[in-house]
Amino acid sequence: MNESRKNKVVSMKPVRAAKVTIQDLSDYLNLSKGTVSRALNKYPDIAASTQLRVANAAKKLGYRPSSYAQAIRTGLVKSVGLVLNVAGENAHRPFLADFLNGISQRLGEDDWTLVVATAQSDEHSVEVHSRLIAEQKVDGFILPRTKVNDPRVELLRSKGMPFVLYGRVADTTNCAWFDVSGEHAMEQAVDRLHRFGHNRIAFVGGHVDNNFALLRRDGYLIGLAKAGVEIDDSLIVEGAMSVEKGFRAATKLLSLPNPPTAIVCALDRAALGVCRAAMSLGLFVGRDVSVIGYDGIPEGAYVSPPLTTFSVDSEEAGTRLADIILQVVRGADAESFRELVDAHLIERQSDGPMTKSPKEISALVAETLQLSHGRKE
Amino acid sequence: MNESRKNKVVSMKPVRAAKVTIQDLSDYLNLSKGTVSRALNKYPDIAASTQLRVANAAKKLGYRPSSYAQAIRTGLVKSVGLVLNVAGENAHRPFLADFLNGISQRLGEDDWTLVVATAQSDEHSVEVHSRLIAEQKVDGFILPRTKVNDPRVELLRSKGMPFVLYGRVADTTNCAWFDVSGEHAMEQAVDRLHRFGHNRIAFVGGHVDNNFALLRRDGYLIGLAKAGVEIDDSLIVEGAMSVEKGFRAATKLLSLPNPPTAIVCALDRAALGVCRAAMSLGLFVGRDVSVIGYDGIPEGAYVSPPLTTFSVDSEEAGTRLADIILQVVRGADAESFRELVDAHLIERQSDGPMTKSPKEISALVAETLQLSHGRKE
DNA sequence: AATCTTGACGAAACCGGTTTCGGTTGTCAA
DNA sequence: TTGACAACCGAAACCGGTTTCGTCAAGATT
Repeated sequence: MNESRKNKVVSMKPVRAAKVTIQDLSDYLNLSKGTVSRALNKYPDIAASTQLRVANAAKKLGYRPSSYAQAIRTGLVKSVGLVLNVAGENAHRPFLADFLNGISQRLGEDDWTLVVATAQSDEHSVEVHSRLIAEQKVDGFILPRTKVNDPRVELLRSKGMPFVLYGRVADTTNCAWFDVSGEHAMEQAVDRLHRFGHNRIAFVGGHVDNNFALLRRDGYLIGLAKAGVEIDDSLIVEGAMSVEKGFRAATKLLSLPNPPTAIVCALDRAALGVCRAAMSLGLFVGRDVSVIGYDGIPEGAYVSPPLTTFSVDSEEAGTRLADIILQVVRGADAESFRELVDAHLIERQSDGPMTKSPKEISALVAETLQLSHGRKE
Repeated sequence: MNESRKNKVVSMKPVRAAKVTIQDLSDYLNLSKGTVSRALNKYPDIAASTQLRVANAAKKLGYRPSSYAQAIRTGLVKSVGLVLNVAGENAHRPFLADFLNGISQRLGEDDWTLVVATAQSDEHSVEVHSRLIAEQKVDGFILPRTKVNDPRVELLRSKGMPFVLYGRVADTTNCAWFDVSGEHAMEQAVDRLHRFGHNRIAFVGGHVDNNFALLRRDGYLIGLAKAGVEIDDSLIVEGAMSVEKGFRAATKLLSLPNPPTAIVCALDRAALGVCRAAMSLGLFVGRDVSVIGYDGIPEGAYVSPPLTTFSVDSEEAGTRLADIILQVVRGADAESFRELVDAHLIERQSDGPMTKSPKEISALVAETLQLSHGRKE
């Protein structure tokens, strides 16, 4: 009778190695499949001896429960989703592998998996999340790069789907999150520059619909306050998420009648542009003018001078986020997960003691502009 | 009677929005669920009018079949796996986001998803693949970064699991693959340098257990042959997959009694090291000595001089690979998929006409070494 | 000795789909 | 009229697990 199961349908498709099912296992053990299932799941009403026997047989036959066969009853596919918005300027690309590694490692420990999808815009991102939910491909989400008011959060809240934020949002009710304290890094940057003697410290920030941009600006402001330097709005530029935007921001800042002697950037990409702009204006970065970035992108080590920046441990972030979402999916209170860690400073050569006053910088810039202007005509 | 289904178990967990099942749909339509299923799957024995009615109702109620409920019967989870080996020196990191985007986009068109996992070594990679197969999380795999003799291929062959290679292997029986012709790029590089007047052209390659390293070396050799330049084994260094190894390789090459005037690198990372080595030996890259890389990593645009290199379209690669694996999983003959595309040259400033003979280079290097040697002691 | 527990397991329903099989119609030719 | 044959749909089995419920024997209680 058991032999009948062996006569499976022989398809034309490539021959997959026959899976060993729970039925095979229960046949082998002369137990009902219900009993085998309960034994495997450590139900208390199974004799210890039986449980052991089942466990051994399972190992011997190489039995692994089919995750989706389980899912149909338990409602858990044992996988979490991660949707990457690849639109436009995003700075997290260099760290993606580390980030994925952190997540995958942690999930793997519990035999969970990671489903990755990409989106081309915020709206598309919501669509993709919806699709994964509708097809029940995942049990929860990790949301990277949070916006201040994040449409993904609304969606997942309304669907009752567990999630954890990599970053923070305006309204964190019922949210679990993990973040790196960009604000603290910016504050440190200002402090460092101030102790280098700088008093006119500019800030080149990101788009303020990104939550991190808001926080990093706050950090800059707090840094100024603690240093006793008064805020000068003309020294604050926002929305610089690319090399080019950084270039333009710095060009504007350094052409000011009373230019900054140091520039703190919310993103390394912008910092790269800032450095270029300074150079093109005849200023030597690290001596004439100081620049500090944030992110720790690899290019930073190769530009000259190498960029002083704050580096983020993306792998750890992944690990922690995976850990948190696993707990939330399993019913833990989301609000009990709020973790903030620090980025760490990489001291390179794009900053240093103030050597030139704003006035001197202004003169240098004017001279350079004069020169290139003259050349053009 | 239908009302009984509404009284679902109310769990303590966060309330997920109630899924609309095929049962709900068939109740609504007064059809059996079998009929609804066949209508949705376009069976020929369903009246056209009924099919339309079902389709409309499905859209109206927002019905989406649960992918794993389908999988249990069809054997297809509609997802493909990608395991990234993050061990040590791997050059594909900067392109990961593009690559993933290409895959995800194409899979999404067919409502498939991508499962990503990471591995810390080749052995671990095999384990991870095994796990995904055992738990039946995927229907096929994309294998990036193929080795000449790839243990993953053996595994998947033995399990009868469909896969497609990003790259090639020694034995491609029953393999579908897509690759970028590194060999052709290397050949072009040699040709370009030869037309710049270079005759002593060195090669800094990768580990030859990577298939691409083998091929790129072949391309280099073919390029030499076509240019009528005879091969000099002392100008070939292998196993340079990192900046540091590139540095060491170039240091050795340029210290030769009869050094090269141009260096072709199989990887941009190595090329970066090569450039540094040349600089540190007192040679101006792009003028005294020419360097060409391969990969198109972003850092290449920032070093000075900017690196001439061959760039690979990772997003397209992802798209094509996804397309292929979908077809193979659906039963197409794997061997019918063999696609080779070209990398495209990005001309920057690390190469150019030969200006110094090997002898002159040797003299310059000797001078520089003398200097620094003298300084040290 | 009769009853009550309790431990340990089997039987069967169930999850949400897919697929097979058979039955009911209507049509058309014989 | 009858029989053959499509066309169309319902009923039920099935996929591989999980979970509920009932049963039965052994030991404990009275």
